[in-house]
Amino acid sequence: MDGGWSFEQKTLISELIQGMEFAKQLRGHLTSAPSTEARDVLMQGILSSYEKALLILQWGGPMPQSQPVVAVSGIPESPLSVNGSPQSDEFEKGIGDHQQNRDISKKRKLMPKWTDQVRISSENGLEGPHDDGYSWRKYGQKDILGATYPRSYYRCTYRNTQNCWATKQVQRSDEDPTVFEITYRGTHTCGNSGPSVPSPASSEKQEQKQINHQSNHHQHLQQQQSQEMLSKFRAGLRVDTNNLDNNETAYRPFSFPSASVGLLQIEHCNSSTLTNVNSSLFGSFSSTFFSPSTPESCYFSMHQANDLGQAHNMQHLESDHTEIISTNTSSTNSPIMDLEFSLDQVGIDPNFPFDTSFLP
DNA sequence: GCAATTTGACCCCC
DNA sequence: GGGGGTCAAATTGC
Repeated sequence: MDGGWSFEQKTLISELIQGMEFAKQLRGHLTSAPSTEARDVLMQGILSSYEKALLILQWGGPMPQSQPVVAVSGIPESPLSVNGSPQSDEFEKGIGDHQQNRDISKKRKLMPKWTDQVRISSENGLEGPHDDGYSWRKYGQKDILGATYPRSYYRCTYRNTQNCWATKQVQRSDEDPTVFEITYRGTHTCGNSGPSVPSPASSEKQEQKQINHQSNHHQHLQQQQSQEMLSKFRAGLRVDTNNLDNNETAYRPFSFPSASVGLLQIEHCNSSTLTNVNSSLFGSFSSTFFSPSTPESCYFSMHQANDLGQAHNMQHLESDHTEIISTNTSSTNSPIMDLEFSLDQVGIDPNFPFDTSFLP
């Protein structure tokens, strides 16, 4: 029925095909020079598809039945649970116990962490800087030393109900108030939503409101500057993103020619699985990321700051983690070593710059 | 009434 | 000891 394809493989193929379709459409758009919004949508689709595909490759490691979960993600909060049992009994029962809390704290430190820099776009204005499609609940806010704007802390709404320990921190950039630095920690294990399923009640919109409100109190001048920029946005101007490349970290520029704004910086990654990701994979795909539910154009490049100092390239999209993890949960073997399928078989244009050198 | 947000306090780590 | 992160009671909004 499925020709022997695993679920991951089919998903991967589907994502690649979809990405290719988007690319073809984009090519047509580029030649006919339509609106930039259409391009953005297409680009977003392309990158989303590749992102998912890559993560399938990346996260599609051996299942817990065959290998420790640690090798899958290094994310203790994975619903797979450390011992692979379907329930995290200890985890839930132990809340409140000091030792358990300490363990949780340690585990949190081991969570993969990456930063997504999102710029407010002309389309979105102040309404929503970055709706990643997940349902977040704000649980704290802090004034950070040396930072103009406070940092907001979010966790997954389904933390208690589905033991989803994904969190994120949102902080408005001092240098550019139109840029939000969103630091994700952990991956979604709830599977309740994802980038492709925009959350209608995004808490970030409220956070945006709040941040804007706070900016009124914090820095009047900066706010003026921000509003000035926003008014420019609204006037149809796009902020030149070239200066984003001048960030303290060396970013690899995104190779898609028409992409414009956005950054994703992976700051920390402890997952041992990531070492399996061949850098050539990303070299060929370029380091691209679009938050699929973020219509604003955004381009990102990737920076690796691994504790081990190794060149572990990785692309993260929490939603995709959710997908991958849930996928892994329902499967027994990783597809990653069985990717010897023909691209022609799935209709992928051989001319498309798809480097398969990473495949075994 | 319920869910989300706010905010002061607490905890942990450097 | 201080800063960052989280908790949880109070508050707010729907």
